Amino acid sequence: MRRLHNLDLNLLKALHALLEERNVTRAAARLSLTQPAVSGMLARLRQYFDDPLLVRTAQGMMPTSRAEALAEPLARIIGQIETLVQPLEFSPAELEAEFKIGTTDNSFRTVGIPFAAQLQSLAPHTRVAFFKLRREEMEEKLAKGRLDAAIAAHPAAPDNLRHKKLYHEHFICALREHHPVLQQEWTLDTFCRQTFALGSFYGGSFSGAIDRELAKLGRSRRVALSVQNFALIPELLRQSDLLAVVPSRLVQPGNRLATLPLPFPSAGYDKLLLWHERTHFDPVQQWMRGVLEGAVQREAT
DNA sequence: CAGTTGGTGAGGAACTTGTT
DNA sequence: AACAAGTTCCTCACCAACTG
Repeated sequence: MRRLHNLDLNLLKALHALLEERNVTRAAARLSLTQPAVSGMLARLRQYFDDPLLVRTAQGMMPTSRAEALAEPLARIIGQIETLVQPLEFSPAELEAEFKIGTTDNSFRTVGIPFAAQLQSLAPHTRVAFFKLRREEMEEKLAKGRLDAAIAAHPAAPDNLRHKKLYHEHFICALREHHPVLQQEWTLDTFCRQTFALGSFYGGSFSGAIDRELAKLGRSRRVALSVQNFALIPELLRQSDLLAVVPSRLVQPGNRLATLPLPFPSAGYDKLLLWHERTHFDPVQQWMRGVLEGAVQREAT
């Protein structure tokens, strides 16, 4: 006689791990079980749901549409249960944790540095790692826990992630002190005659958001230099006659640069902190996000 | 061909259920 | 309470399919 197994929490945890890893061996390692054990659990899940759930293909274990539909709610539920089981109270001073933050642009200066400093003083036993992050990878890495949170400019943010605005940023034009153009009338024509440096996070690009906005006005500018490391731009400007359109926060009081407003309207952007549903209720993660947010606001004042 | 991956069957520990 | 039988799910050993 065919009998349905009891669907217990361990089976759901296994299904969650299987759906994320798409590989029985890796799911087993994650669950601290052996591969045959998880294989057996998958068999029971298949019997329970009366669906193959994951089918073996050349690309790995691919979920069926039934399994696909289960993935998202399951991730949310498992995340909530993990939170439920965790101790509610924790002491930051004793907290031993490692945080992984991804950024899709150069936010280390405005977010990373104040956050790291704040974290060290509040929770000296924690560590934080910053990662370069492509927009396409963001959701997957947050969902799988390869990252705890991400920092990105709106509208790069995927819809189905939780997010919070950290601050609004606008662009300014930066150049060295005593640059000859400072003697000229600052118009769009003057702007377009200059030679620029540009920060390109992924590298190799000579055209960015500013060039798209210029194109809308039927104008263009010459970008002669593209660098991946935004932090180098102030030094670069000091030692050349290049100009750069940069986020206003990149120019600090003390780094001997002149600034000019953009001679055309530019919307700027919101800088967002993003995280996945599965860490939304986690008290340690909530606390970490609060520290990050607070560090950024402290910096702004 | 070796390495990796998932599956199967045997055997056993832990637990539940039924009977006395 | 005590015991036996049944159930569940683990590990171990091994097999088959696939990949580079």
